[in-house]
Amino acid sequence: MAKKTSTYSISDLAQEFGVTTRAIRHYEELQLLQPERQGQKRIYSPADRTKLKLIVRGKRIGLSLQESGELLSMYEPGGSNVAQLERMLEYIGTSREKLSQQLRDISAMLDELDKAETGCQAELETLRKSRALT
Amino acid sequence: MAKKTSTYSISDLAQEFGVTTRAIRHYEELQLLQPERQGQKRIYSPADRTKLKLIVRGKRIGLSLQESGELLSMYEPGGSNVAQLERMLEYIGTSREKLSQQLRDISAMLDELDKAETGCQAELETLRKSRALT
DNA sequence: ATTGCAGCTTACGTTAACGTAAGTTATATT
DNA sequence: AATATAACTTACGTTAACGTAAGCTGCAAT
Repeated sequence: MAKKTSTYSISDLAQEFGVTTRAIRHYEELQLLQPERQGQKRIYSPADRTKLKLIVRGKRIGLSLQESGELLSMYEPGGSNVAQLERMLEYIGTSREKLSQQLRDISAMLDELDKAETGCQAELETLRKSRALT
Repeated sequence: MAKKTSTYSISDLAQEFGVTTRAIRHYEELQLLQPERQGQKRIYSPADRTKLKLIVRGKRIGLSLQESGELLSMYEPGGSNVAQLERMLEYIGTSREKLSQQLRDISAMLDELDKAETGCQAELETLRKSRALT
């Protein structure tokens, strides 16, 4: 059976994820991606694509590239010795706490937005009423 | 009745929110805070404190100081004309969408952390079993 | 009187995350 | 063959968000 190993060019991915090719190369400089090469050209695998997806997602929630890199490293087999795995579990725990805190922060923000919106609408109402009296 | 208008020094707030005084002064340079002065010294009101709280919360979820500043401006009366209020409502809507996207992103991340953790623990198990056989 | 903080100002330094420009190469198209 | 297009490398530039250093100020305790 022929393998359906689809690949992507750098601009394919750039377009799909709304980033520049320069940014993608930058992620490679920081070791977050290691695409194959065909001559000079970079060839991205589906796995590379997934990594990039995680990177841009990380960016949206305010992770630094370094943090994203650490998270990415968890998807690679890596040194599977007990110590490594335990450090990994600890890192997972820490990450989860950070994310949970972010969830709380965002919920709080959304609540405040609701309040602000309500107040805003009320003000608009009174403004319109007073205008109707003119 | 005497007013219970408590105030804070810059280092009070720095300590409470785990930031440096330099950072707080920086926020002031960017117009995010406008504390009173007693001579040279900055005196922060409870309202200032709240703003700072929102700023650090914003930082935790990856907002830029500029974005936080825009959000903060919604808590000030400002020019309460119809156009202003409508722009505000639009901004609130946009912010809400961004935050909702972040909620989805974080949930996705948490899911992946769960999977990673499970895989990690499974690996640890097999490692320990094989070790037990040695 | 001096020493010691806490706070202030001014100003240059630093890090992260790319942007941008200039010149090169490979492939495809007219 | 000439040209366009996409990708590449190298390298310097830029912005945000402070860090850090140096020197001044007011007040409180020794």
